[in-house]
Amino acid sequence: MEYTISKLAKLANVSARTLRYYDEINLLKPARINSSGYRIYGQKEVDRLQQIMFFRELDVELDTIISIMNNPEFDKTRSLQNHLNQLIQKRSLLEKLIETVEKTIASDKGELKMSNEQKFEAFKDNLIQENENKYGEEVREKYGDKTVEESNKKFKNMSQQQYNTMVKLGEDILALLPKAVETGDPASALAQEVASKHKEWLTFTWPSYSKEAHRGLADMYVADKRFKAFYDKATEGGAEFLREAIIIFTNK
Amino acid sequence: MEYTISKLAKLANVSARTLRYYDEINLLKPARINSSGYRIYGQKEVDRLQQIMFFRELDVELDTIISIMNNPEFDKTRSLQNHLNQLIQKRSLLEKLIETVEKTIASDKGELKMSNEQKFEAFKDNLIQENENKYGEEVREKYGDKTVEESNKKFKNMSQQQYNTMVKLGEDILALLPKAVETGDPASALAQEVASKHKEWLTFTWPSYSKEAHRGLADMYVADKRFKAFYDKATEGGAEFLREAIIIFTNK
DNA sequence: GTTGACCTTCTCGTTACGTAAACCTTTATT
DNA sequence: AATAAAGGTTTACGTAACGAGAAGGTCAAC
Repeated sequence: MEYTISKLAKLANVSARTLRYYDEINLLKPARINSSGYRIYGQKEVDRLQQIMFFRELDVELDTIISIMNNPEFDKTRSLQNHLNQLIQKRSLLEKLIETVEKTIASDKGELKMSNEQKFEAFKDNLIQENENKYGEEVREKYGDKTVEESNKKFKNMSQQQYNTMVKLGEDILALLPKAVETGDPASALAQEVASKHKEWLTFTWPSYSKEAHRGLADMYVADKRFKAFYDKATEGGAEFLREAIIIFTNK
Repeated sequence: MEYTISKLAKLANVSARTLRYYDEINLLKPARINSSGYRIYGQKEVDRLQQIMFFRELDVELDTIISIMNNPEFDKTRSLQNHLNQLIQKRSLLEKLIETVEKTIASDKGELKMSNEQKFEAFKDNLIQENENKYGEEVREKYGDKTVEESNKKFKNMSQQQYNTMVKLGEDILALLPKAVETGDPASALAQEVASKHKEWLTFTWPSYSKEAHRGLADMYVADKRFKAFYDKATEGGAEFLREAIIIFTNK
């Protein structure tokens, strides 16, 4: 089955302009161009577009989608599993929001009182969730931005001790990473220690640990330019190395 | 309780820049400016910000939020009820999406086959939903854009006859509106007939009718510039008049 | 053979902020 | 008391992901 631009646009309910734009930025190229210069899409492109829509649904930036999908190691099934997890989390956050609206209505009727913090709780959760959807933006911010850290800590209700442990773990990782890179081997003891600490650190920030999520994050380390820049600043090639180490770690 | 800009920003998990921007566009003004030119916010502003966040969560444009909230007839409780309905719909759409992802995984494993249409079904629903969230954009498009109409009809699985009835109703409304405006009275028989037809027409496009939703839409007719432009094109003051007529109609 | 629906490229506009510069004020620490 | 750090101000330019048009070529049908 072949599609002209507007046929495909209708099928997927996006605009033709969107498809032209995706062509322009090399996110989705037509299968071929016919003799009059028209874009012609085939089955492969239909499937790729669906994938793109899944990412878009999770508010992943187009730039990041390009990096992820053009990566030769991109694993469609793994990625879909990831999407599924995120959507399920999104649903539970939506439920929280619904609750907040219901409480707000009740509070307006004078049936109960809400603190100012409660009024925004659901939005905060959503924020973190969205950031995680952007493949780890939140995580990067935790490292890079003390202010964000502070506020996150507060509403995550961590004890000061837990929080200190988390911060220390983060620092350890940054300190060990250059040494591990020096070994040149992502399977080396040092590299695996970094990966292990990274897992520990993750459990502080994510509600539940899974190998899939950990690997998904590793992919993002390379895909997201800002995240990549952060780890590469610690040491050259840091992001790629960490990713490899994590993949080996999760396969043990 | 008084808040400086960053205190409020932390409370609501938005950036200080966002609050300055909201000030600039007159969406949320500080309670006062202190002697050094600092913005100081109070309880009223906290509550207003929460309201704004609810709208934002539903992807309502800031311009529209301004119109809605600055309207002296703005009814907070009614608005919250509206939000609640939309969020509940959103949740059910999310469930559809989850289903689609699950099916896609199964289809990749070769356990089942999906048609190209099925691959995008959940996104289409989402699109319509999002449009409804933008307070009726979809509805306006149904009137204005035959192409969109066609595709909507198809995936909504309307019979041709149902579809014809809907289109005719829409045309009737547009034809009757100028005459109703001429009466000058939104409570006149003609105006109420328009409102009644409008309700009928709504039931074709909305999953369930409620007075609240109908009134919410009426508000939007005045708030959203594009929607307003559409009805005003039929006759001057058309949007406002229709809104009044609907409010009277829903209070009968 | 012309009308209308589709296609093309090009360019400019939009929304809701992010980010940086240049500077002033408040708070904390030496 | 002096100074550094944290937080406040305005101004101004940048950005993502298209939407909306202009100006023109192509194709099916009547």
